[in-house]
Amino acid sequence: MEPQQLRTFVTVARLGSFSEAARELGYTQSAVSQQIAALEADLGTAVLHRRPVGPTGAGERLLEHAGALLLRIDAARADIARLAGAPSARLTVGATPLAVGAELGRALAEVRRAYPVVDLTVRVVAQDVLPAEVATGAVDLALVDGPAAPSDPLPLPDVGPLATVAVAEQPLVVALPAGHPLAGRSGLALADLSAAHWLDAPGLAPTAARLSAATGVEGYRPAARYLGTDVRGLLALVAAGHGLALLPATAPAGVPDVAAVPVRAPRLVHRTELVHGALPEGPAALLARLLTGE
Amino acid sequence: MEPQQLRTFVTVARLGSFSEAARELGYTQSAVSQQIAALEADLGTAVLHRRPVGPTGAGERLLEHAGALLLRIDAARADIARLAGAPSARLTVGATPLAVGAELGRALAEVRRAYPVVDLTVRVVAQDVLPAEVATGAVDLALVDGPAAPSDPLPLPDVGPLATVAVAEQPLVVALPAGHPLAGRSGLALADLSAAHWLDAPGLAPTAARLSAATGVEGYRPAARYLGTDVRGLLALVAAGHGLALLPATAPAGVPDVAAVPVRAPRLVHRTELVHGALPEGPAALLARLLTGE
DNA sequence: GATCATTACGAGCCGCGTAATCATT
DNA sequence: AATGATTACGCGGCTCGTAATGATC
Repeated sequence: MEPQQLRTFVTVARLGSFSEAARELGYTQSAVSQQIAALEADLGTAVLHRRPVGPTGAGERLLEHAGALLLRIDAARADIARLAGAPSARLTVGATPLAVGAELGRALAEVRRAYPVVDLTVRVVAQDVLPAEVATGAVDLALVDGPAAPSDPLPLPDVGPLATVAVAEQPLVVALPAGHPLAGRSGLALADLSAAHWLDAPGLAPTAARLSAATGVEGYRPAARYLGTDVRGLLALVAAGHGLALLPATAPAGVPDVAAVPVRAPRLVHRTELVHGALPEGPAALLARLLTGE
Repeated sequence: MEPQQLRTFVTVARLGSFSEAARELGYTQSAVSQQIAALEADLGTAVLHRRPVGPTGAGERLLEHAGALLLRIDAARADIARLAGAPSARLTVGATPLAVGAELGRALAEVRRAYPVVDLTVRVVAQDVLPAEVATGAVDLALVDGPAAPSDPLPLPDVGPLATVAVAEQPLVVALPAGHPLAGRSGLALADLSAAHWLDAPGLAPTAARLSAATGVEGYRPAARYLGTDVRGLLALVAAGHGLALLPATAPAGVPDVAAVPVRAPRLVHRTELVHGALPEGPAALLARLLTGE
């Protein structure tokens, strides 16, 4: 089970074709066919069926393992490179849309003051891939957020030895249209809203599935899905009555036609964590210190 | 970065010797030396220093990745083999010491009734390695337990696509000597005991570190460590006043000289989860159904 | 019959073992 | 001096590409 074979396997599975995988990987058809044959001989089972080309049952399973494995290999490479390489004058910060706020802005300004020539990039992506981005070195550090029990760490995928530090916790609120019967409340229990329509915005806040896991309450089936990463768009849908959204208190603050009611039960907060690997002294380490308060 | 190189690397690091690693792996010294050289050339850094032989900084880091990587490779192999192989008449159940109880006994009796000739083994090991045992097929399924917020999943290491189902939740109690001032209480808050002496029993209940993470409260520094896996031994130490222990309610029930007071705050329960991979029809699948109540 | 996967075969490379060399205690 | 890691070198096997074959739509 060589990494190269796995890489070829996932490519074939993704593209559904030996030939196209060969093209993408710079092999001949023949080489791809032989790699898959060797992999199957090694495992003693077919992992792909042909015509049409697709993963078998065992192949589906192998895909999950292979993805994690290849990611981890990249992560290990990046980790070592970080330790051995010269301190770079590049700083790439990963963050979820909701994690980009005033604190990060201020901290980055300070970094700029200390390292005037640093090549600064902020990369906004969804929560679930951020740990992988940190592990593989695509970003130096990342701000990840999501709902969690107070003082509970966020459940992040395990892609390597990463440090996570809490940097902020703010109340979690339900965003609802201004005219909603509950809009005037000073607080509410999520259980009261089990029959409500929810907007699922996987690019912004954790998906309903993860929320259910965090709260232990079933039944947050979303009425609609919002695939953007802009909070204002989501809040416009909320205002229009398409459904409710669970957000950190700062997100809907001051938006017209949207009311925000703190969640009282279950006890949840919106937590922001800093995720990073080894940080050699430089702008990245400074930013980490600034964000965590030394 | 071939898996073989990593396996050789971790062996050398563990044994602190190229020659001994060669003996253990069935290579010559030379081959081991060349594999390490190739690995270091690939990574562009030394991962071992020689005389004495030991991991460098980058090597330490690589060790963490390599361990997870090799484990996952074994897990993938075992996973595939399970799917492809013939249904076995062997059933190996993994469990933590505290998870072996009446329910498991009854369920196993029923399995025996349905499969009279099954080769049945119960393997009791510490929590933290159980998921790996399941992933690599050392056990077919496992009962893992530990403290958690109500309805919260246990934080288990991610070693592959494993299914986890809650099978039981019981109150968490503080075990304290009968004469202890708090022994008569009907409930207490852990915060009240922050200054107490704790017994850390990593083989039985999660370590203090994990408990701190679960509760968000710092300062559960253990006064003593108990390395056995027998609850009665631990409770004897509690009775003798060496410290307190956090256990599920059933563990200290009826033990003389030990009082058990339920934990009221933070809201924690002792949760037992069934962990398993793909379960082809057979005794393992039956046991899983019995434990989860269909 | 065209597309695409498999098989046959030869060439090059890689990784191992043997054996000699070098370094450290 | 002896133990143990590295280097030199040749052999065997593995994997690739080319090319022919086979299968499926």
